Amino acid sequence: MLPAEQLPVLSWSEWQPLPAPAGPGNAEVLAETLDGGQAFRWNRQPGDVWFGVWSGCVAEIRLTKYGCQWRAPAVLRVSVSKKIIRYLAADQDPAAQVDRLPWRSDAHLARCLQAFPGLRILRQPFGETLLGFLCSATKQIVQIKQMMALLARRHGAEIVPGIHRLPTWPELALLTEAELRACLLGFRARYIHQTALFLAAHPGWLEETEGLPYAEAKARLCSLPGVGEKVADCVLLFGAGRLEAFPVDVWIIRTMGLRYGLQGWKPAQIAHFGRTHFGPLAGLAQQYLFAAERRAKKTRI
DNA sequence: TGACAGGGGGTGT
DNA sequence: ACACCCCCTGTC
Repeated sequence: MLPAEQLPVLSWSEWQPLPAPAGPGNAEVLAETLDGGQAFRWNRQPGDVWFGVWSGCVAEIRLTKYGCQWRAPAVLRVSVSKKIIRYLAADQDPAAQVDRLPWRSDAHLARCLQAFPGLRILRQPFGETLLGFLCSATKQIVQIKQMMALLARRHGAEIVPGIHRLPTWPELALLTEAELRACLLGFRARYIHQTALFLAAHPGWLEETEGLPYAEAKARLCSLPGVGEKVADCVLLFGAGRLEAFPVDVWIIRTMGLRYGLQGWKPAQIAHFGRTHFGPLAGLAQQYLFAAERRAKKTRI
Protein backbone atom coordinates (compact mmCIF):
# COMPACT_ATOMS: atom_id res chain seq x y z
CA MET A 1 0.00 0.00 0.00
CA LEU A 2 1.23 3.46 -0.85
CA PRO A 3 2.34 5.46 2.16
CA ALA A 4 0.24 8.59 2.57
CA GLU A 5 3.10 10.94 1.80
CA GLN A 6 3.52 9.40 -1.66
CA LEU A 7 -0.11 9.87 -2.64
CA PRO A 8 -0.76 12.74 -5.00
CA VAL A 9 -2.46 15.64 -3.28
CA LEU A 10 -6.19 15.07 -3.30
CA SER A 11 -8.89 17.62 -2.78
CA TRP A 12 -11.15 16.17 -0.08
CA SER A 13 -14.73 16.96 0.77
CA GLU A 14 -15.66 18.25 4.20
CA TRP A 15 -16.08 15.65 6.92
CA GLN A 16 -19.65 14.37 6.98
CA PRO A 17 -21.46 12.70 9.85
CA LEU A 18 -22.38 9.09 9.27
CA PRO A 19 -26.07 8.71 10.08
CA ALA A 20 -25.66 5.44 11.91
CA PRO A 21 -28.10 4.17 14.54
CA ALA A 22 -25.20 2.88 16.60
CA GLY A 23 -21.76 3.30 15.11
CA PRO A 24 -18.51 1.81 16.37
CA GLY A 25 -18.26 2.56 20.06
CA ASN A 26 -14.52 3.15 20.12
CA ALA A 27 -11.37 3.17 17.98
CA GLU A 28 -10.70 -0.51 18.51
CA VAL A 29 -14.15 -1.45 17.24
CA LEU A 30 -13.71 0.73 14.16
CA ALA A 31 -10.36 -0.94 13.50
CA GLU A 32 -11.88 -4.37 14.02
CA THR A 33 -14.70 -3.54 11.60
CA LEU A 34 -12.56 -2.15 8.79
CA ASP A 35 -9.34 -4.11 9.28
CA GLY A 36 -10.35 -7.22 11.18
CA GLY A 37 -10.60 -9.68 8.34
CA GLN A 38 -13.80 -8.65 6.58
CA ALA A 39 -12.20 -6.22 4.13
CA PHE A 40 -8.65 -5.90 2.90
CA ARG A 41 -8.33 -2.38 1.54
CA TRP A 42 -8.46 -0.19 4.65
CA ASN A 43 -5.32 1.35 6.11
CA ARG A 44 -4.81 3.43 9.20
CA GLN A 45 -3.38 6.89 8.58
CA PRO A 46 -1.80 9.18 11.15
CA GLY A 47 -4.40 10.53 13.55
CA ASP A 48 -6.51 7.36 13.58
CA VAL A 49 -8.03 8.17 10.20
CA TRP A 50 -8.86 5.13 8.07
CA PHE A 51 -8.33 5.28 4.31
CA GLY A 52 -10.18 2.76 2.17
CA VAL A 53 -11.19 1.81 -1.35
CA TRP A 54 -14.06 -0.37 -2.57
CA SER A 55 -15.39 -0.70 -6.12
CA GLY A 56 -15.14 2.85 -7.51
CA CYS A 57 -15.27 4.49 -4.08
CA VAL A 58 -12.51 6.13 -2.06
CA ALA A 59 -13.13 7.36 1.45
CA GLU A 60 -11.63 8.23 4.78
CA ILE A 61 -13.35 7.47 8.07
CA ARG A 62 -12.64 8.76 11.55
CA LEU A 63 -14.23 8.56 14.96
CA THR A 64 -14.83 11.80 16.86
CA LYS A 65 -16.61 12.54 20.09
CA TYR A 66 -19.60 13.45 17.92
CA GLY A 67 -19.60 10.05 16.24
CA CYS A 68 -18.34 8.46 13.06
CA GLN A 69 -17.47 10.77 10.16
CA TRP A 70 -16.43 10.24 6.57
CA ARG A 71 -15.10 12.25 3.66
CA ALA A 72 -14.23 11.47 0.05
CA PRO A 73 -12.18 13.02 -2.71
CA ALA A 74 -14.24 16.04 -3.80
CA VAL A 75 -14.91 14.61 -7.27
CA LEU A 76 -16.35 11.44 -5.69
CA ARG A 77 -18.31 13.03 -2.88
CA VAL A 78 -21.78 12.51 -4.34
CA SER A 79 -21.26 8.94 -5.49
CA VAL A 80 -19.57 7.89 -2.26
CA SER A 81 -22.31 9.51 -0.19
CA LYS A 82 -24.82 7.27 -1.94
CA LYS A 83 -22.82 4.09 -1.38
CA ILE A 84 -21.07 4.41 1.95
CA ILE A 85 -24.21 3.90 4.03
CA ARG A 86 -24.84 0.52 2.47
CA TYR A 87 -21.16 -0.43 2.55
CA LEU A 88 -20.94 0.23 6.28
CA ALA A 89 -24.37 -1.34 6.83
CA ALA A 90 -25.31 1.94 8.47
CA ASP A 91 -28.86 1.49 7.20
CA GLN A 92 -29.21 -1.48 9.54
CA ASP A 93 -29.82 -1.23 13.26
CA PRO A 94 -27.05 -3.37 14.72
CA ALA A 95 -28.29 -2.96 18.27
CA ALA A 96 -31.59 -4.57 17.32
CA GLN A 97 -29.80 -7.39 15.51
CA VAL A 98 -27.43 -8.00 18.39
CA ASP A 99 -30.38 -8.17 20.75
CA ARG A 100 -31.76 -11.07 18.73
CA LEU A 101 -28.67 -13.15 19.47
CA PRO A 102 -28.92 -15.62 22.38
CA TRP A 103 -26.77 -13.57 24.74
CA ARG A 104 -29.24 -14.05 27.58
CA SER A 105 -28.39 -17.74 27.73
CA ASP A 106 -24.76 -17.50 26.59
CA ALA A 107 -22.46 -15.67 28.98
CA HIS A 108 -19.45 -15.83 26.70
CA LEU A 109 -21.38 -14.32 23.80
CA ALA A 110 -22.68 -11.61 26.15
CA ARG A 111 -19.12 -10.73 27.11
CA CYS A 112 -18.04 -10.54 23.46
CA LEU A 113 -20.98 -8.29 22.54
CA GLN A 114 -20.09 -5.98 25.40
CA ALA A 115 -16.40 -5.97 24.53
CA PHE A 116 -16.93 -4.70 20.98
CA PRO A 117 -19.88 -2.28 21.09
CA GLY A 118 -21.08 -1.33 17.63
CA LEU A 119 -19.08 -3.93 15.73
CA ARG A 120 -20.87 -4.60 12.45
CA ILE A 121 -20.79 -6.75 9.37
CA LEU A 122 -19.85 -4.81 6.23
CA ARG A 123 -21.84 -5.06 3.03
CA GLN A 124 -19.10 -5.16 0.42
CA PRO A 125 -19.35 -5.60 -3.35
CA PHE A 126 -19.96 -9.27 -4.06
CA GLY A 127 -17.30 -9.78 -6.72
CA GLU A 128 -14.58 -8.05 -4.76
CA THR A 129 -15.42 -10.07 -1.69
CA LEU A 130 -15.06 -13.27 -3.70
CA LEU A 131 -11.66 -12.12 -4.94
CA GLY A 132 -10.47 -11.23 -1.46
CA PHE A 133 -11.43 -14.53 0.10
CA LEU A 134 -10.08 -16.56 -2.82
CA CYS A 135 -6.77 -15.01 -1.74
CA SER A 136 -7.27 -15.74 1.94
CA ALA A 137 -6.33 -19.41 2.18
CA THR A 138 -3.54 -19.86 4.76
CA LYS A 139 -2.82 -16.14 4.67
CA GLN A 140 -3.05 -13.55 7.38
CA ILE A 141 -4.75 -10.21 6.92
CA VAL A 142 -1.55 -8.28 6.28
CA GLN A 143 -0.57 -10.63 3.46
CA ILE A 144 -4.01 -10.59 1.86
CA LYS A 145 -3.87 -6.80 1.91
CA GLN A 146 -0.57 -6.89 0.04
CA MET A 147 -2.09 -9.09 -2.65
CA MET A 148 -5.10 -6.79 -3.02
CA ALA A 149 -2.89 -3.71 -3.17
CA LEU A 150 -0.73 -5.22 -5.91
CA LEU A 151 -3.72 -6.45 -7.92
CA ALA A 152 -5.27 -2.99 -7.75
CA ARG A 153 -2.13 -1.03 -8.53
CA ARG A 154 -1.09 -3.22 -11.45
CA HIS A 155 -4.40 -4.31 -12.93
CA GLY A 156 -7.16 -2.06 -11.63
CA ALA A 157 -8.45 1.15 -13.19
CA GLU A 158 -7.35 4.43 -11.63
CA ILE A 159 -10.22 6.06 -9.74
CA VAL A 160 -8.51 9.28 -8.73
CA PRO A 161 -4.81 10.08 -9.26
CA GLY A 162 -2.69 7.37 -7.64
CA ILE A 163 -5.60 5.30 -6.35
CA HIS A 164 -6.80 2.22 -8.18
CA ARG A 165 -9.85 0.04 -7.81
CA LEU A 166 -9.50 -3.75 -7.84
CA PRO A 167 -9.73 -5.42 -11.24
CA THR A 168 -13.23 -6.66 -12.02
CA TRP A 169 -13.80 -10.34 -12.88
CA PRO A 170 -13.97 -9.58 -16.63
CA GLU A 171 -10.66 -7.76 -16.25
CA LEU A 172 -9.16 -10.63 -14.26
CA ALA A 173 -10.15 -13.00 -17.07
CA LEU A 174 -7.79 -11.13 -19.38
CA LEU A 175 -4.77 -11.76 -17.14
CA THR A 176 -2.49 -14.77 -17.36
CA GLU A 177 -1.90 -16.99 -14.38
CA ALA A 178 1.71 -15.77 -14.40
CA GLU A 179 0.60 -12.14 -14.12
CA LEU A 180 -1.54 -13.12 -11.15
CA ARG A 181 1.33 -15.02 -9.55
CA ALA A 182 3.42 -11.88 -9.82
CA CYS A 183 0.97 -10.27 -7.38
CA LEU A 184 2.14 -12.64 -4.63
CA LEU A 185 -0.86 -14.90 -5.05
CA GLY A 186 1.08 -18.18 -5.05
CA PHE A 187 -1.09 -21.24 -5.62
CA ARG A 188 -4.14 -19.01 -5.35
CA ALA A 189 -3.33 -17.58 -8.79
CA ARG A 190 -4.60 -20.74 -10.44
CA TYR A 191 -7.89 -20.61 -8.55
CA ILE A 192 -8.46 -16.99 -9.49
CA HIS A 193 -7.49 -17.56 -13.11
CA GLN A 194 -9.84 -20.52 -13.46
CA THR A 195 -12.65 -18.77 -11.63
CA ALA A 196 -12.24 -15.73 -13.88
CA LEU A 197 -12.42 -17.91 -17.00
CA PHE A 198 -15.53 -19.65 -15.70
CA LEU A 199 -17.25 -16.35 -14.89
CA ALA A 200 -16.29 -14.96 -18.30
CA ALA A 201 -17.93 -17.97 -19.91
CA HIS A 202 -21.08 -17.58 -17.81
CA PRO A 203 -22.20 -13.94 -17.95
CA GLY A 204 -24.56 -12.99 -15.16
CA TRP A 205 -23.69 -16.07 -13.08
CA LEU A 206 -22.20 -14.08 -10.22
CA GLU A 207 -25.05 -11.56 -10.09
CA GLU A 208 -27.62 -14.35 -10.11
CA THR A 209 -25.75 -16.13 -7.34
CA GLU A 210 -25.84 -13.06 -5.12
CA GLY A 211 -29.63 -13.02 -5.32
CA LEU A 212 -30.28 -16.70 -4.64
CA PRO A 213 -31.38 -18.10 -1.28
CA TYR A 214 -28.47 -18.78 1.06
CA ALA A 215 -28.16 -22.53 0.55
CA GLU A 216 -28.32 -22.31 -3.24
CA ALA A 217 -25.92 -19.39 -3.39
CA LYS A 218 -23.45 -21.24 -1.17
CA ALA A 219 -23.63 -24.40 -3.26
CA ARG A 220 -22.96 -22.43 -6.42
CA LEU A 221 -20.01 -20.59 -4.90
CA CYS A 222 -18.57 -23.89 -3.70
CA SER A 223 -18.51 -25.11 -7.29
CA LEU A 224 -15.87 -22.50 -8.12
CA PRO A 225 -12.23 -23.61 -7.98
CA GLY A 226 -10.64 -22.55 -4.72
CA VAL A 227 -13.97 -21.91 -3.00
CA GLY A 228 -14.89 -24.26 -0.17
CA GLU A 229 -17.45 -23.86 2.57
CA LYS A 230 -15.44 -21.38 4.59
CA VAL A 231 -14.71 -19.04 1.69
CA ALA A 232 -18.29 -19.28 0.41
CA ASP A 233 -19.65 -18.35 3.83
CA CYS A 234 -17.29 -15.38 4.09
CA VAL A 235 -18.35 -14.12 0.65
CA LEU A 236 -22.04 -14.42 1.55
CA LEU A 237 -21.60 -12.89 5.00
CA PHE A 238 -19.36 -9.95 4.11
CA GLY A 239 -20.37 -9.48 0.47
CA ALA A 240 -24.08 -10.26 0.41
CA GLY A 241 -25.41 -9.46 3.86
CA ARG A 242 -26.36 -13.08 4.57
CA LEU A 243 -26.09 -13.01 8.33
CA GLU A 244 -27.00 -16.69 8.59
CA ALA A 245 -23.67 -17.64 7.01
CA PHE A 246 -21.34 -19.00 9.70
CA PRO A 247 -17.76 -19.28 8.43
CA VAL A 248 -15.73 -21.80 10.38
CA ASP A 249 -12.04 -20.97 10.31
CA VAL A 250 -9.22 -21.79 12.70
CA TRP A 251 -10.18 -18.90 14.97
CA ILE A 252 -13.74 -20.12 15.34
CA ILE A 253 -12.54 -23.67 15.83
CA ARG A 254 -10.27 -22.36 18.57
CA THR A 255 -13.07 -20.32 20.18
CA MET A 256 -15.60 -23.10 20.12
CA GLY A 257 -13.02 -25.43 21.61
CA LEU A 258 -11.83 -23.06 24.33
CA ARG A 259 -15.04 -21.25 25.26
CA TYR A 260 -17.74 -23.77 24.41
CA GLY A 261 -15.97 -27.01 25.30
CA LEU A 262 -16.03 -28.35 21.76
CA GLN A 263 -12.42 -29.54 21.63
CA GLY A 264 -11.83 -32.04 18.86
CA TRP A 265 -14.97 -31.20 16.91
CA LYS A 266 -14.66 -31.15 13.15
CA PRO A 267 -15.41 -27.96 11.17
CA ALA A 268 -18.70 -29.33 9.82
CA GLN A 269 -19.83 -30.24 13.34
CA ILE A 270 -18.90 -26.79 14.63
CA ALA A 271 -20.78 -25.19 11.73
CA HIS A 272 -23.88 -27.16 12.64
CA PHE A 273 -23.54 -26.29 16.31
CA GLY A 274 -23.06 -22.61 15.46
CA ARG A 275 -26.11 -22.37 13.21
CA THR A 276 -28.24 -24.18 15.77
CA HIS A 277 -26.96 -22.33 18.81
CA PHE A 278 -26.71 -18.78 17.42
CA GLY A 279 -29.66 -18.90 15.03
CA PRO A 280 -30.43 -16.89 11.89
CA LEU A 281 -27.84 -14.20 12.74
CA ALA A 282 -25.06 -16.72 13.44
CA GLY A 283 -22.66 -14.82 11.22
CA LEU A 284 -23.02 -11.72 13.37
CA ALA A 285 -22.26 -13.73 16.48
CA GLN A 286 -19.29 -15.26 14.69
CA GLN A 287 -17.78 -11.82 14.09
CA TYR A 288 -17.96 -10.91 17.78
CA LEU A 289 -16.48 -14.25 18.86
CA PHE A 290 -13.79 -13.85 16.25
CA ALA A 291 -12.86 -10.34 17.40
CA ALA A 292 -12.75 -11.42 21.03
CA GLU A 293 -10.56 -14.43 20.30
CA ARG A 294 -8.11 -12.30 18.30
CA ARG A 295 -7.87 -9.87 21.17
CA ALA A 296 -7.36 -12.71 23.63
CA LYS A 297 -4.53 -14.05 21.53
CA LYS A 298 -2.89 -10.63 21.31
CA THR A 299 -2.92 -10.30 25.06
CA ARG A 300 -1.95 -13.95 25.52
CA ILE A 301 -5.03 -14.87 27.51
C1' DT B 1 21.34 -5.87 10.69
C1' DG B 2 20.65 -10.18 8.67
C1' DA B 3 19.89 -15.00 8.16
C1' DC B 4 16.91 -18.77 9.46
C1' DA B 5 13.19 -21.68 10.66
C1' DG B 6 8.32 -22.16 11.53
C1' DG B 7 3.78 -21.48 10.51
C1' DG B 8 -0.18 -19.61 8.19
C1' DG B 9 -8.14 -17.08 8.85
C1' DG B 10 -8.16 -23.21 3.14
C1' DT B 11 -9.01 -26.16 -0.74
C1' DG B 12 -8.43 -30.20 -3.58
C1' DT B 13 -6.89 -34.95 -4.18
C1' DA C 1 -3.53 -36.89 5.61
C1' DC C 2 -0.73 -33.95 2.70
C1' DA C 3 0.57 -30.93 -1.07
C1' DC C 4 -0.02 -26.40 -2.81
C1' DC C 5 3.17 -21.44 -2.61
C1' DC C 6 5.82 -18.20 -0.43
C1' DC C 7 5.56 -14.20 2.62
C1' DC C 8 5.43 -12.76 7.38
C1' DT C 9 7.03 -13.06 12.08
C1' DG C 10 9.81 -14.07 15.81
C1' DT C 11 14.27 -15.36 17.11
C1' DC C 12 18.97 -16.14 17.18
